[in-house]
Amino acid sequence: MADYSKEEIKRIEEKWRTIWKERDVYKVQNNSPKPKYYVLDMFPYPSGAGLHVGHPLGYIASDIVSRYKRLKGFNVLHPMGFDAFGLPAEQYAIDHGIHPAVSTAQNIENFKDQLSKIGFSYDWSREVQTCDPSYYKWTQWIFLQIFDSWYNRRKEKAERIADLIALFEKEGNTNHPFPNVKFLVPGTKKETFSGDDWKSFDEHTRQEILMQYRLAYLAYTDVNWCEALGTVLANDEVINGVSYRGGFPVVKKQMRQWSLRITEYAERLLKGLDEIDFSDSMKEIQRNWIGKSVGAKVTFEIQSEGGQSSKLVVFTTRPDTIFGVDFMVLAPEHELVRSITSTEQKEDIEKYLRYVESRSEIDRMAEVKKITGAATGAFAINPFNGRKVPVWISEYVLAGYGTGAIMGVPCGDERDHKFAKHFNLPVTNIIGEYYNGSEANPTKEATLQNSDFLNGMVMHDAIDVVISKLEEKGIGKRQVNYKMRDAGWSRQRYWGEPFPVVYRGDIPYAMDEKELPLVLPESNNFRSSGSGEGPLANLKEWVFFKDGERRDTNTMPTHAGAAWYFLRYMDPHNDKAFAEKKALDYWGQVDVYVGGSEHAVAHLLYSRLWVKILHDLGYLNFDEPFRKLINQGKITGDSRFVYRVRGTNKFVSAGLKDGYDTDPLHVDVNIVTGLELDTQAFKNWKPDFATAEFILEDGKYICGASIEKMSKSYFNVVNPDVIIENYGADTLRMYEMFLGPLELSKPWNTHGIDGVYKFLRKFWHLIHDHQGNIHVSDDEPSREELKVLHKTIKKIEYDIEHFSFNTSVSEFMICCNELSSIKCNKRSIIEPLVIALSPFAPHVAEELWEKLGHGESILSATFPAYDEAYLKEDSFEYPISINGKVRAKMNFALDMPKEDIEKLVLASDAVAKWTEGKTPKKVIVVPGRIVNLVM
RNA sequence: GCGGAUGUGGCGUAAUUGGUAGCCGUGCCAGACUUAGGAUCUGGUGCCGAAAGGCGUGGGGGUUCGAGUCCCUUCAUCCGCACCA
Repeated sequence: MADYSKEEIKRIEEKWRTIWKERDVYKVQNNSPKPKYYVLDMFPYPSGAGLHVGHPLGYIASDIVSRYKRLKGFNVLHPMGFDAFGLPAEQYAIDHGIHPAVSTAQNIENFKDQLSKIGFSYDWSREVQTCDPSYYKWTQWIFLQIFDSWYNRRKEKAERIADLIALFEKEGNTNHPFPNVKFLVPGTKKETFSGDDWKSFDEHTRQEILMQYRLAYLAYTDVNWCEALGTVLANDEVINGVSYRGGFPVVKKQMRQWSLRITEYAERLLKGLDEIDFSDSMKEIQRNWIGKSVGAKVTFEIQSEGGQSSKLVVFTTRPDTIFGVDFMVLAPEHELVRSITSTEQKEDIEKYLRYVESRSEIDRMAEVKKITGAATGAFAINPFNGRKVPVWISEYVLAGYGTGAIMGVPCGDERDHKFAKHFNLPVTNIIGEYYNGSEANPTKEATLQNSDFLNGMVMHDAIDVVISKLEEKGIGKRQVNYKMRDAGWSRQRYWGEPFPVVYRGDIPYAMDEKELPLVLPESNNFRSSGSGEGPLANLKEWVFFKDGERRDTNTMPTHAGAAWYFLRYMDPHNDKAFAEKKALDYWGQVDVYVGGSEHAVAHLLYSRLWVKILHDLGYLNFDEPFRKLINQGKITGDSRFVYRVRGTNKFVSAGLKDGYDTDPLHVDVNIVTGLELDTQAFKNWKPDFATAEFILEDGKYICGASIEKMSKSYFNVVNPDVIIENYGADTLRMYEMFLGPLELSKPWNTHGIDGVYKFLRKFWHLIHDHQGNIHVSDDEPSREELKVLHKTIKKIEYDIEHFSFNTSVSEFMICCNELSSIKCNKRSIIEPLVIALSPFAPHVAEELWEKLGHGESILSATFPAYDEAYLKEDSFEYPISINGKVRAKMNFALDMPKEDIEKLVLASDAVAKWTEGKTPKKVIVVPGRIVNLVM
């Protein structure tokens, strides 16, 4: 009766899912004598489309790890939740009139339903949803802690604003200059103030100054404003300067918004990468994003027509090339542009500024290589040799990076060189033969020439010499720059966390902790108000809730909820704190974090930032959230096409399509076997195709194929429910792992799933007889059987520890084949293997475990230990290679001395045949590996 | 352009980390059983060759007794960044 059939699988899986749920077996306690282990999945955004086979890939891997670690005696935290705020739900509400809260709740139910069928060992009692007020209360609370902090550069850590005020009262800001260099004390032209000054400032001035230091601060920043849609767009909704939806033009618009001062943490975010186990590419992407460059700020005197002197500060990473400066270039937006322009050049400059103004983001991006610019008529004086060089403006210099001004060194910088050639500026060669006259050479290896006191010095050595000289002369200093900008934290959206602040005048004050959460008000109007403010601005009574006070009409980005959710899992129901200190200390860092590489920058950086801030403020005893990160590859779709002859309802097979004028159409992959279309199913697929006719080749309709992302609109989505229906969750789990290395992207291909299914059935039959009864032997196992067992356990353990799940599945198959062929059904062999299999195929493992007579769930079993003693061979068959080619094989004891092996090999007839009696020049004996003769 | 990764049979992949390349699975070929089925079992299967043998890890070069693995170079594909001074 009980074969491992479709019906039996369904029965087993349903049975165990029910039992697991009833007995609450995955519930985890925050205290245990066992060591802790924290396995985390990136929690999903519950989209309406549901799961496809690509989604569970990482979840299956992390589930295997957590089940394995549990069997290994760890107290494992393995939670799941939902990143439930976000744009699609809001867009869906606008399009379909369904409130985001409603559609999100539905989608979450749907996700949980699908997830539950795959047999994950999540502790659902710890589920978090970022849109739940009891959760976002703490998102808001953490935001307020960040608002109440500043970065003490001297101590390289965040401190409370109260500490800063105490400092100001005592000594002003002389030791802690404004992080933003352009800010001046209100009402003055000064960058510093004294303790007495501070005491004389009014409340407004004080708050304005404090705002310059806060780690969460308000400032005027650009938003992507789309006039046609009447809304503000997120950066990823803007593709090449036009809106993702509709392709409408997008312009920059200044608005007063929240930002997080992540730039203060640039160095620590960079250094932290050395301590954590992320892939090289992931670390590189983050380093790249932070974009550290070390160089110098150099001050040049400007001589302009009026005669009044001004100073121009440039940033350069190559101060060693200072004698190669042939011109200066300012960003068109640079503040000096208008004041230094000569009367003669005024027209040119104004014309150029108008041109720049007229250029949209798209133009600028599309024509990066186009060289434009205008001369100001002013000159800059090289501080070292007094040389006068012209000052130009050009859009290739960005206002937002460095000082918005550069020194042009055409012989060493490609862009400067092109600029010089285009405008016929002279090129001073300071690198001798390294410069060929037609192309710049950015080398650091050249020996400097025409460079005054640097002559004869190699460039990379000269860099420090110049910086010292600059500092000595007081005309420059060492400077580190970062590409990373502060993180914009306001979204003009409804479906997110409201900012827990109250404005009095234009100053925001933190809400009292006791008033949190500031609940997102009910609304049915999700369109942004015309002014560019978010939808909350429509709710006048909520915004202006009290005389003289007003709320923020923006909400936080989804990154906010996701920046700390891994902490909430540790103590998810706490209403006194975001998590109890004891729980935070107990669980600590996430040991393994599994998720997609698309979150390389935003999510991972913000999480790292929040953890660092919470660490600095004393809430956490660790300052990196994730000890190890695994990026599962994407599973792509394998699309199929049919070719419709244009203007007809005839479809031509792929091999014959060249003879026709055709349009390719995506066809549902579920009605194609390999490349062959099920023509009847195709006719039934859509009414339009009911009357389809086919032009066949060899009696078959062959489809075209292409690898694309899995998407409903490509009809290449494979739903895990369908696989589970046909093969069961255990086969799905093992097959997804078997598909290839976890971190590699690969197309989904259902071919081959039979192999995994056959394995499970074979394994099942190891201990079932033909009638389906359990048939195990309690006899002592043979040495051969023990060897198979221990070898397998050893490899499986190694593979899981190294996240190499594809090879562990292979290992199970090999083991099963070997046991089948020696007809082994010994209990002492099978039982450990069932335990080892349980992380991969938990349902069938539980069933077998029970059938083997165990009352307790397999979850409380212990992962078997292997014994090297069974793996040791006493002899080894040595390949004998002669000049690199294996010519013979000989068996020797493993502990035989090298000399004896050498003697025996040389004396053997099989070897003599190849050596032709000559003595080899050299004999290499590697114990347990190979014997190599060099003739 | 810069940075990161990948490249092995018809296909997905493996290789004790420098030691017999191709494990496992699919696919294909042959056979067995059979109530002919997209079931099950057994054997074969990198390429050339009748065989002996030769050739083979994108291409070229190098180090080594020995290279898929290390070094140099080159090509192809994917991903990230992209006027960042």
